[in-house]
Amino acid sequence: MHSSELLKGTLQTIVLKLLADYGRMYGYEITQKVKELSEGKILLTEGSLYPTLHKLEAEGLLVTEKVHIGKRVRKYYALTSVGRTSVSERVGEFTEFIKTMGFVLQLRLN
Amino acid sequence: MHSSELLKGTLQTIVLKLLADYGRMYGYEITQKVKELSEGKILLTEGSLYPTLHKLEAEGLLVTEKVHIGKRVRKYYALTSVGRTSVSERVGEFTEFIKTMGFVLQLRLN
DNA sequence: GCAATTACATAAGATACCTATGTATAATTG
DNA sequence: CAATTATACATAGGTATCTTATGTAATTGC
Repeated sequence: MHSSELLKGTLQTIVLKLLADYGRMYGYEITQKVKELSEGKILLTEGSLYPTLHKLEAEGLLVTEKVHIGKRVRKYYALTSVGRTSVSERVGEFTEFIKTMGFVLQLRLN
Repeated sequence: MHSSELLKGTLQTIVLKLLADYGRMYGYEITQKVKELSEGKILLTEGSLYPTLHKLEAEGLLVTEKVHIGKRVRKYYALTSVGRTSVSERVGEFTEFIKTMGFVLQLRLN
């Protein structure tokens, strides 16, 4: 399990990139996909994920679609065109950041 | 200039690693070294650096030594043995984190 | 039928930054 | 030589983002 402090500022990027890679997803599905891809090292909590989804939607990066599964309502999220544009920005920003950190910490990244 | 949000959780690691690599340093010197190594992309603010140094000292990872330069007092920080141990832990943790993020974001890190 | 899982949501608290402010000496430049 | 910039420390207050805790409810597996 990673120190959650490091995760700060990366959650939005993770969500946006997953939606770019896998198309529309719902909240719980995102937590499971992140857990799978990170081999259990990143466990998103509902208390951080749902507010983040709501925020990205309010900012116009995501749109929702409610789907009825039996008696339950599932909320799917998908990228808007604005959202699609910002994915590469965010991912690029993060890539630059770890490159810079590589210099500062003198890491051999391979 | 990097989004400061990404920096969160890395400041202690940066400070500890610099002290491991360059021996004793004082606060202002650390800001300049980080600026240099990051090619101006990471600019530490005093409001974050000094409290961080004080905290690491309080936790026993750093020790201080006051040096008089003319009429000014310069405060040098150096790693304790506990501090030295935690450097590799922190750096290892960060390295693991970016590896994991590489999987999640499907980055080609090279 | 009971527990675990799926699935959403939000309020309250912790943490780690940044901005702003304050003090003061030293160096540079016009 | 006066004014600006750089050096050098420090802290209070504000903000953002996360975690923990709590709540509700349907579905699945044993």
